[in-house]
Amino acid sequence: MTYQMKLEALAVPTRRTVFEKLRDGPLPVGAIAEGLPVSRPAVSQHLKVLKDAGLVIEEKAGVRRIYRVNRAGLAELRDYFDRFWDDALDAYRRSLEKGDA
Amino acid sequence: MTYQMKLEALAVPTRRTVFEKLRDGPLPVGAIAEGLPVSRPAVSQHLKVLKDAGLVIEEKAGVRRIYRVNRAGLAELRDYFDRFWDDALDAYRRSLEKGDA
DNA sequence: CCTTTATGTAAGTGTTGACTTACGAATTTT
DNA sequence: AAAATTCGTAAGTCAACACTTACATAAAGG
Repeated sequence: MTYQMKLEALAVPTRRTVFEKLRDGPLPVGAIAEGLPVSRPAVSQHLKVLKDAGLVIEEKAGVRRIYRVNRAGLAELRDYFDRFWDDALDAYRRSLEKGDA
Repeated sequence: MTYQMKLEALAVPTRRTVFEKLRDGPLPVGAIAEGLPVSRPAVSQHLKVLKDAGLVIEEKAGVRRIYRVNRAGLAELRDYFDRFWDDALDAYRRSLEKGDA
């Protein structure tokens, strides 16, 4: 559930594609696997990694399992890069002040 | 230079640590490698990946090579997650409207 | 019930890539 | 100019992990 796990989860091309398929709404596993160049079990394994990382939420619906984006998890990653960018900019500004003195 | 390359670059723990060491300002390779549990050549290889991904900038200074965060590259990743979050939220709102109708 | 549908899990495999040591190249220093 | 510093690159090794093909499970339907 750390941002490290989220980064590692999204680094794998197939797994990232799986995640991006959920951008516009929840989907069952079969629909996610459709059109992908890997087997359905592979998609299941990727979904498990995404779930453990806190990037998706699983919901049972009869014989189906519906997966959706976990916006709270996504926000954690977004905030990480926001803060990193701010910090890097601050450091740059400080270096300018010191350099001009 | 794509966001995919940037994600893959930051997914590796050691490489992410290398990158985060540059958050507060530029550093030469030796200073980056200091304290890390891997060899200096390993750090050089990680820096190459980060550079190819557009996340850091290399600058020659005599016998040293100074590495700094490429804020433009970082912004690309930040924007990716910003947009993804917005899209996911929009999709959720649309699903609510449709569900309530 | 038996079959079908939808999915997770086990086990095995092949490849990628993160690391090491050795070396080379370029600059600075004495 | 010889030695020392700083770093990138080559080559080889080894473990992690993204896949595959079974198989197990559970719900729905005829």
